[in-house]
Amino acid sequence: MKEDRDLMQRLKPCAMDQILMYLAFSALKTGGHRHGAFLDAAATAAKCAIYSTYMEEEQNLRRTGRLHHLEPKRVKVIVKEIDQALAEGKLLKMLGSQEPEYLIQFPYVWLEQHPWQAGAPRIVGTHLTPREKSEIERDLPDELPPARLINSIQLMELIEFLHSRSQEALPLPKREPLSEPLLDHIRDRLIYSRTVERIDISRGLPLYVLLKTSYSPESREERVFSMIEDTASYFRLLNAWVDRAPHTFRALETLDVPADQVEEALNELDKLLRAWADKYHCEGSPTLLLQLAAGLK
Amino acid sequence: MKEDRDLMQRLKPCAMDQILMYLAFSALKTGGHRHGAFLDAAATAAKCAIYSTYMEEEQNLRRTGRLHHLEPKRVKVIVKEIDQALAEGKLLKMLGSQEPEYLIQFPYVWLEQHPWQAGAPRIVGTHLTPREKSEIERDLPDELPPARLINSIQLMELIEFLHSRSQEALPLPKREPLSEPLLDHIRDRLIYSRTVERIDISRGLPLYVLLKTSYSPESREERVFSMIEDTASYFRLLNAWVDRAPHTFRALETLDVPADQVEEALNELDKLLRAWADKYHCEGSPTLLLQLAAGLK
DNA sequence: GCGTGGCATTAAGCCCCTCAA
DNA sequence: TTGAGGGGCTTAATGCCACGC
Repeated sequence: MKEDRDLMQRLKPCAMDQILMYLAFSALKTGGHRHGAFLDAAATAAKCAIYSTYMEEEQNLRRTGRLHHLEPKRVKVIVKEIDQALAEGKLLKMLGSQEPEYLIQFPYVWLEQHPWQAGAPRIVGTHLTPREKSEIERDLPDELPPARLINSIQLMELIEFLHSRSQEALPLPKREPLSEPLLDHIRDRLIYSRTVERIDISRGLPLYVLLKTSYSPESREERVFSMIEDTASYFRLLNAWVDRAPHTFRALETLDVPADQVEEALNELDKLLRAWADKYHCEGSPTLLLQLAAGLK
Repeated sequence: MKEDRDLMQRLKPCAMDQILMYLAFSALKTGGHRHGAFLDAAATAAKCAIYSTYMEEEQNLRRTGRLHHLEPKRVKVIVKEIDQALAEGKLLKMLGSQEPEYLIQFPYVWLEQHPWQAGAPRIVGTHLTPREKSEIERDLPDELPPARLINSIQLMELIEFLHSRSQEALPLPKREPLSEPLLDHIRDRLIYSRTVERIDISRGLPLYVLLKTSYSPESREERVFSMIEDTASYFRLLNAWVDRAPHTFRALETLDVPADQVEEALNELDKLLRAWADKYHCEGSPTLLLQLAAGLK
């Protein structure tokens, strides 16, 4: 996190580049999206802009190409792609959610395929001695989800299962096999996010434990989630404000506040907002959305 | 604009994809950045995320590659690139500003190279008859910047000049010649943004007029500028809030307000904010930044 | 485990050209 | 001027393998 902010400060990116960087950090580092997935998503967003220009410019391939500096041929392919997405529901290469599906779904599939009942052994079907098993069980963290331990082959099978399931949505020609680098990537991501943990044993395949019932439900992750949702929503509000849509409002205040009064000021602001909202709230009327963020400059 | 919102509604992108789309619309359609420039900027943002992971993961190429699903070789190239940017100030491929430099600077160069003094003819050095010239001058819009009209060759030379000047910052191997498609792109962008206008004449080269003293100073464009700046800043504030930085605050309120009271409510909110800011403002203390946006859901 | 090297495929960002409607 | 073809070069995303540490 600190690394990220340092990097941003040193590179001095402009506002758009900053937004891109925050997005990249969230998608790649926090969310665990593949590098290629992020590039694809950015390319798809650009395609939407091109498609939109094409429609506004009387469906003129050459002119659209000139306005955005790409080949008319390419514009045509892009327009076709978006058209198919709109008409036939073909999937565009977007991120689709905060985290990749195969990571989100992973704990559920494990819980389903390798369930564990209280009292039963967590480790089954290995060549370990009972003594070794109980030693491992003893060293397990507390409060584990009700799932058995699995070995590295079973882990691979789980990932393979999820991968093929996530590929089902794609048309046959676009499906990609689960390559070894991709498998390693997913495994490492699961470990990195502390969704699973590896237990190396002296001989034979390493074992894996499921640590959490869902991918990344830490409190920090929840805030990251809110950050992205809020920013998208804020972007949308400002977009309406740019077009002078009725009932939109934008404010930006900078004020110097003594350090020992900041908390007090923010608390009061919170109360003011609530009182204001209470005063005007009237169930069933059109819904007004208000977003606010404050912090030291 | 409407086209854009329609498209977003129909594709139902997730929050991250939404942010990318708003960015793409702003960069490509409003700002006039090249398609390739946007892709490069997104790739650069991803590179920063990868670099940051590499530093956090004890400079392990293989592990960084696995965490983000790219080849260690590629990680190495990326790390080197960012390192050079940090150490030697080498330029990364970023957007760099709301609009491309060559568009922003265009009016200034025109004004400098083809200045016009009140009373003098706007059109010089063509083979037009005095009568034709005065007819054209008569039809010109009012309130033009003090610049002479130029023909298409002179326009091309201006663009060439700007292009080569913008390439000076790049190291020799990376410089790209001004291709014809690129020239056409820049010309079309200038016309599209109503910075210049073409005047076709019956025989000979078409003429061009400079319409504005600067690229895109319309009020709408100013709001777009604020939108991007605000969003980047909001993103930063929330980023601090995610890490529970002291003195950060985030609020999100939804309330139902009767349509005929919305304006009143927003006005009151505005006053509340100002009063609150006045109350706590104390010159010379640390600066607190507060951002707020509101609108119908 | 790691870094490094080679080699292959495919897509796509760029450029240039021609011809018919 | 536009759409529809043709051709080209180059980068880079993604994969595989192999060597030496």
